[in-house]
Amino acid sequence: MRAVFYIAHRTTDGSRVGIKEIAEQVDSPEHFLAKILQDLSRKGLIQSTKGPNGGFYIDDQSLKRPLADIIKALDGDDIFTGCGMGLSQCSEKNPCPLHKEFKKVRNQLSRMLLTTTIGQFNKDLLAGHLSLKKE
Amino acid sequence: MRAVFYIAHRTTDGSRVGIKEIAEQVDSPEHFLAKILQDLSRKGLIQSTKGPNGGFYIDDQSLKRPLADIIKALDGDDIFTGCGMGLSQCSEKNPCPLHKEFKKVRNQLSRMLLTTTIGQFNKDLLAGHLSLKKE
DNA sequence: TTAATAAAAGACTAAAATGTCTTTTATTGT
DNA sequence: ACAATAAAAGACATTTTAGTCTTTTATTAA
Repeated sequence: MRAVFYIAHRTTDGSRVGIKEIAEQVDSPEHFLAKILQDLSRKGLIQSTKGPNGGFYIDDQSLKRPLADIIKALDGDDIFTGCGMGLSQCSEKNPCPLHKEFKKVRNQLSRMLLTTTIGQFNKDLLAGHLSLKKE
Repeated sequence: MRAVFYIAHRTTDGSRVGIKEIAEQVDSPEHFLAKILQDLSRKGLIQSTKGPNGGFYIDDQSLKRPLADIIKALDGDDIFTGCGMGLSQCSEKNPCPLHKEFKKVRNQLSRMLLTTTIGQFNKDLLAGHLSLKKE
């Protein structure tokens, strides 16, 4: 689940990319990756077609999705809600000592992830020619 | 590992507290909690004595420790370092598109956790009379 | 110095996350 | 239609994390 941001944008260049190639470029086990991509595909975040010349790709619409969508799809949105200290009673009415501070941090993070689209992130990435391998 | 912030400060009131009482107040399985507390105790973040009238407590020194110390002790300091996107190449020289933004968020979080001591957090908590149970 | 108390330590089990393998289904070129 | 390609699906194995239980060790009070 972790190593996953990588993929979405490997396929951003219009053409379709087979999972073998992706897995290789990202060095993540092929089948494992497949499972995750299938999940993202089911959720409409990426697209895929079967058969020869098939593979994964991302259409223009999906390129406009914020990074936050990927995170939510993969990890749920716990990151965006809830008390940072894990205190369930913590709320606006009854805030824990760090409630306000945490909120600031969280909001900043959310804003960042919501305003950055997949396409954008990718463009910038390519500009800096970063590889996406693990190490 | 998650439900743990709770404890440290349950014992902030000077006297020693048995694990059974803590476990109950925090509703976390006793033995599991014990393991964690032992860990924290070994690392010097909390104190304990055996025998009758023994239990866990926190001395004045430890009360002055920042919350960040607990997090580091329990989860390691991954939160405080590394690229938010999980890109290993990401660095000052070769920053990923969100590097700067992430850094800001991370720094804010660090500052917060470093400047808030256990004692302080606890005092504020008690003032707001929050319970520490899970729900 | 012994009995009771309470944490420390370690072996063990269960659950969840991660990763692998096999079969099925859809697509396309021949 | 058929063979080849590639993702989808799902069964299975491994590893990590969480949680339980039992035994040991230290402390204290009688």
